[in-house]
Amino acid sequence: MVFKQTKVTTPLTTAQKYQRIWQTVLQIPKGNVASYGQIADLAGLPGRARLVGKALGQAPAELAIPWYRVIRSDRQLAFPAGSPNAISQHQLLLAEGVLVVNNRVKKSYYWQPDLAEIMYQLQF
DNA sequence: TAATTGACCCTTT
DNA sequence: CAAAGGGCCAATT
Repeated sequence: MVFKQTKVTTPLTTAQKYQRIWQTVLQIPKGNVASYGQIADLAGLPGRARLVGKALGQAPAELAIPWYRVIRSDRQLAFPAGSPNAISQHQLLLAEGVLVVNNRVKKSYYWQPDLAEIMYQLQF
């Protein structure tokens, strides 16, 4: 069987990847958290968890990206416990009902996006 | 140009 | 449950 290539794909620029990541993080519902890898996957960048951290660090404040809803896959906040960043992240999460104990949260807080909904929202 | 450094992840011990 | 090892790749040195 011969397959016809109907579309040429040009590699995404770093800016485009960041855009996808920011847009995806914006979808995390209040009161939920998502892991870096989960965001990377949803953004169409499988295996690029580290890039998500990089993108969040670069995110313009005016975009109001809920960076604090992104944590590690092992349920811990990415910042060292007790660090200024970890403390503010803790506060922001607590403000929306996400309990943080010993720098970690319960598994049940992880966002479980609806497939149809996320595909509609993220037109990649 | 090459090496190092991350707001990480997954599998295996 | 914790630690180790290998992956990833953009940005920085």
